[in-house]
Amino acid sequence: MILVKQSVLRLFQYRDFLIRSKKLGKESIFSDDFAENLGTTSIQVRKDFSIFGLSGNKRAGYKVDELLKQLNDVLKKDEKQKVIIVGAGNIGKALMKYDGFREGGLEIVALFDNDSKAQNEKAKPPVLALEQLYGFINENKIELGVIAVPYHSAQQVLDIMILAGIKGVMNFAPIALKAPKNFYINDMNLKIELESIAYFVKSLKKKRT
Amino acid sequence: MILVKQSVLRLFQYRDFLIRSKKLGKESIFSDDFAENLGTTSIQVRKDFSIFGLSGNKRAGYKVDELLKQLNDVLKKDEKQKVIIVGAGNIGKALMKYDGFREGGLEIVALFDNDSKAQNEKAKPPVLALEQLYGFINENKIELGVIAVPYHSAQQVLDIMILAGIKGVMNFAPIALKAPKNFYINDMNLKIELESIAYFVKSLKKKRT
DNA sequence: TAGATTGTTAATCGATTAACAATC
DNA sequence: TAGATTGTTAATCGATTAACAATC
Repeated sequence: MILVKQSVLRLFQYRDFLIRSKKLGKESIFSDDFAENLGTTSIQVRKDFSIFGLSGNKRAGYKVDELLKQLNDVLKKDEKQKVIIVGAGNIGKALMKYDGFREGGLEIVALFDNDSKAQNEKAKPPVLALEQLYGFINENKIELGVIAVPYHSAQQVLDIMILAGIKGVMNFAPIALKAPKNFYINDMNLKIELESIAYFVKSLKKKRT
Repeated sequence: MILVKQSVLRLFQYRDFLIRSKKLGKESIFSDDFAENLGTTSIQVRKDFSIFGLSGNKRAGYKVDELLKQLNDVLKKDEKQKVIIVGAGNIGKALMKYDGFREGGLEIVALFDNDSKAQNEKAKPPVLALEQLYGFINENKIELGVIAVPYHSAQQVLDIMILAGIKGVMNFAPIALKAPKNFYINDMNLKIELESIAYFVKSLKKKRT
């Protein structure tokens, strides 16, 4: 198993496409269909499958039900995963309401914020005080978190999360967080992503003149 | 200029770090400082600079003011860029309020939504009807957009944006959008990113047992 | 001068793409 | 059988890392 990271991301997308296709009553799908849906090539689709030992039928593509079962297995989509969000600002609250997570089996069980006005223990996912962060993670054995706090408190928050037992985070704070080797961080730097789009758009324009 | 995409993203991060350092009164910075801040190596920092012709002083690092000027030039950070957001749901509204964009010189000038309850022409960035999308882009010569609509309407919305003159988008809809070659799309698939974190966390756990 | 740092060229690594073999 | 499709091995490409030369 050599190339992995990118392939895994695509496997999740193949899975989503499979689920949607199943709803439409499709029973089998070709590598070309996956490729078209994802904007990639059928070669890459089959390569990805091959890496993870997923196989189809020559001349007949992939059986939807069968592949879905295999994919769920490979992607470890077994039980629901509990997730907490630290920071109940714009981003944090938007993610709380984001349907995609629920669909992906990711359940947001609590938010945390040190602004007492934002706190609400009775809310559907409760918004708790930061002091409760460590205890909550520990008691509920949470392994996944989202960091949606300003950059100056992000590292501090992460340190608590790590101590309490979190194993991986999605980080929206625009800062490179420090964590142990076996801890997984996925940086989502919205500002820089949009700035870079602006940059590449300007570059494209220049090229044509 | 061979490697570019990743380097550009880092250049924007170097710039942010420079701005923060300047505020702290720093006058010069070493490649090691950049590396530490970004979680990369000084070799990569210097390589990135070298690609874009940015130079420092042997033994004395980089002068903050000087490098910042050069970086702004390279990254084309001249005038403010106007941005529109299509979709005034959770994500769309959160992005509207996101400070990072403003700091990066990206001004959100309007949102669009086909839900009349969400619309509000008088709001600070107005929330307009989808029917106004084409005209608004066209009249205001907008080049940058954010797609934050459900996946089933994303392609339709993009088609209008392209026709009206948008040149690049940040896409939050979980679908591979079709666009001409010289159009720039940056996909932000939150669901898949978080799912993949869950996956890698589970993988790490398995490895240790 | 010696040491620390920048800057560039070469080597390696990881991911994608191409070529082609297998087979239904 | 011929054609379409899967699946794997090899080649290429792009990005990172290492080696080292330059110099303040």
